[in-house]
Formats: sequence, C-alpha cells, structure tokens
Amino acid sequence: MRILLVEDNGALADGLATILRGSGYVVDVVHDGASAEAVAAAQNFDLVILDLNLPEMDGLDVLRAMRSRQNRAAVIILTARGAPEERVKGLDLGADDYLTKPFDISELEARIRVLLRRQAGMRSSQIGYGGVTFDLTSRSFSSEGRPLDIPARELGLLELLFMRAGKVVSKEAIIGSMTGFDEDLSANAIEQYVSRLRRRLQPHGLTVKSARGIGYYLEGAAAGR
Amino acid sequence: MRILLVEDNGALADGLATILRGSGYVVDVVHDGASAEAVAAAQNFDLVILDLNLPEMDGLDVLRAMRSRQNRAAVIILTARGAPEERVKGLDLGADDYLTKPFDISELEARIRVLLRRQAGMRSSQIGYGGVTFDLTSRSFSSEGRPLDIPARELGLLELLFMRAGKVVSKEAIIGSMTGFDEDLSANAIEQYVSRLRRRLQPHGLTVKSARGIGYYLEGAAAGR
DNA sequence: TCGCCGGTGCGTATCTTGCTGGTGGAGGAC
DNA sequence: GTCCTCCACCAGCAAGATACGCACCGGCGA
Repeated sequence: MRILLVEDNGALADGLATILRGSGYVVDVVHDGASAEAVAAAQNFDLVILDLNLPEMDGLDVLRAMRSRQNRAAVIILTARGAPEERVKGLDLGADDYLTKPFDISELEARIRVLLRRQAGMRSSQIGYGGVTFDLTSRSFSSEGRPLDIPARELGLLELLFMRAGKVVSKEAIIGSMTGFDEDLSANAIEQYVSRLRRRLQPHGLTVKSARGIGYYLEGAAAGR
Repeated sequence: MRILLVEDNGALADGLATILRGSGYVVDVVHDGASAEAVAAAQNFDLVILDLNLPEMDGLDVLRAMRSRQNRAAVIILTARGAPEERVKGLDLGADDYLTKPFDISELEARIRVLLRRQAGMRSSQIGYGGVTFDLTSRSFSSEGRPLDIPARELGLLELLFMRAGKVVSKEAIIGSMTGFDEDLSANAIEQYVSRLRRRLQPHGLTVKSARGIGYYLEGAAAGR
C-alpha cells in the first residue's frame, strides 16, 4: 500500500512517516503543495494524506487539481482549522475524510484502514473476458463501458458461461440451471440462445465455441479478476 | 437514495429525519438495536446512520452483525462517547465514518455525500452524462450552465441512474431505493417516470435506455467522475 | 380556483421466447 | 477417399410477455 504524505511541518512529517512505515505502508513525503501536485501527477498512490496549510500552493488547490485530473486515490485532509465550512468544502471537493489537529495517531491509522478496505472492496466484483466485463452486483454485461442490451434468457446463459470461464458447460447443465421444477426446455432452445448470443457478441470480440456432443464454452482472452 | 437512521432519542431522530428528507433522501427511522438489526437484514439501504447508545442491543453489535452478514452499506456512527479507542474500534468493525455529538448538520450532510459518492465510484462532486451534469453537493442537474427544473420523483430516479454511471439498474432496485417501509410503488409508476424523464431530457442529449425485462440505464458519453 | 405533481389503468406497439423444420458440416465406418 | 449418420445451426413463426404513452384522477400549494 502506497501513501503520499503532504505536510510542511518537518518534525510531524517525520514522525508520521515513521509510524506509518512501521505499520507496513510505503510512505513518500513532500513538504509543499507544488511538489505534492507534481508527485501525485507522476505516480500512483493508494492514499494521500494532505495538510491544508501548505507553502507554494494551498492543500485544497492540490486536491482540486488531482480530482480534475481524474486521480482516484483516496484523500484524508489534515488541518488545524476547525471551522465546519472548511471541512464541508474539503469533503465536497473530493476528500474522503477529514482530521483536525491535534489528532490521535491510532485514529488516523483506523481511518486509513477504512479507506483502503473500501478501495479493495470496490474492485472485486467484476469478471472480464474478451472485450466484455460482467458485473456481479448488477448482474449486467458491458463492453467498453457501455452496457450490453441482452434479453433475460440469453443473459442467463452468458452468465453461466462466464462463471465457468472458458470451461465446457454441458447442454444438460445449462438446461438444469435455467429451468425450475415444473418447466422444461428442449435442447434445441439452447442452441437457439447460443446462436442469438453469438450474433450479439460478435462485435465485442467474444465467441461461444461448441464442443460437439458435449457442450459449449467461451473463447476470448481472459482479463480481469 | 435510501438511509436508515438508528437513534433512540426521539426528538433528535425526528429532527434529523426531517432535515434529511428535506434534502431528498428516503429516510427510515428505528429506535433500538434489535429493530435496526432486523430491518437492515430485510431491506437494502445505501447508508446507515447508527447511534452507539441503544436500548436492546448495542450499536457496535448491530454493526458487527451487519458486516458478518456481508452487508456492504456505508455506515456512519454517531455517539456522545469521544474516546479515541471507541472510535478506532467502531471504524475497525466496519464503520466508514464517525461523528461525535454534538455535530454540525452540514458536516453530517457532507459526510453522507462523501460516502454515497464513493459508493458510486465517483471521486468528485460533479458527474457529467451526455449534455447534462449532476452536482452532488446541491443535488441538482444542469445543462449548459442552466439548471434543469425536474420534479422530485423524477429527480430521484435520474439521480439513481447517474449514480450507477450508465450501468443497468433493475426496476426492483429503483423501487427499493425510492420507497420506505410502508410505502410502495407500482412497476407502472416507474415506467411513467421514465417516460416523462425521457421527454424532458431529450433536448439535452441524454437518453434513458431500457433493458427489456431487466431495468434501465443512461446512454450518453460519460464525463467526469 | 387553477395548475402542477404524483400515481393508476388500459390499449397498443414492440420485443422475447421457444418451437419446427430444413440445411450443412463433422467425424466415424468402411 | 467416400459415404452416411448425427449433430449443430439458423430462418421463420406464433404466442406470450413487457414496455410505452395516453387519458384520467386526487391532492396540494400558489
């Protein structure tokens, strides 16, 4: 986990950096707004701890610049100013949290854990295959950021194939997982869905291959988690 | 956007709920830990505001129970206790933020915005889609600098679609996040809002697409998050 | 009172679903 | 290599499901 610490008070910066390193984070320190801007633009950090009172460039301006550059790192603001309007402004500018000096080190560490935990949690719900990604939470497919418009039945089949990610799924297994107790589907119906899916997916670099007499599987470069 | 407020002090609960509703959130209120547990288990909320001092069941236990059930809703803890160890404990149990009473309403609202924004994967307070931008801070839409005048219900729906950033949102999810306990909405009503929104948004280059049998999503070039 | 907002009911247009049947190709038997 | 069988594929179709938008009504605030 990589943290950028922006703090002009040398003693405080050193102390914080030492403690955070002791907790296992990789910490880079800069002492003014302009360097913060430059470093944040050049490298990727998971988290930025940002003092508001900075020489060269105000902390809020650093934040604004980062966000306008689509930098998605989490940001914790540190400041001596306690005015509520200040805090609200910082938060609305895109900060994720706010601590007023003097603060408790263990509380800072707890808040860091919260933010890193959230970031980790956000990532894990997508599966990519070929040019297409599947979002587990919304159960929807998208290609290049655009949602794919797929009817329910075909979507169910595609989801199944995605979950088995490139392995062959037998026709019986497909029928089994797409029907309830009292319903049934002809094997031909499955072939029908496959045919329709193929046509729909062709522009997106994803193909459904058939294993003759056995079943179907996805072909395309696996990508993502 | 749906919020669960857990607070045993009746006056405070009423006051907060009124203010939040005034800001356009759907707010449900419960007064003790056991009910909080039950309600959170049964329904989906975008955010839970949780007092720690509760009858029946401690706030931290409610939080623990939620997280162990994989409930991923954002949680803000409210408490009179100011001890740093208390805060650290709350945050490490899975809370996303912590406010000590007495707190500033505008700060609470700012922190709510931060959490909702983060859930949507956004880093700044402005979201652009097609020719329309949404400002999280003022919860208002504008096109080419001019504010758009949209009735409350339609605004809620459009906000939801914006927050999901072009992903498909199921009709059930829409109904869920637009209604509280005792209310309900017909599926037809949603279709109605969509229809009205479409007419309203057409001049501004923004279209609501329907994924038949699944839900709705926004179409238009996404810009800024 | 008027006008706007929120919500329901219903007829119509559109899309999906599952089947049938015909065609073509794969692969085994000889 | 040739033939033959079986399987996969797809066009087309009818029935059913779903979304759409209009008409309309009640409520509330100006």
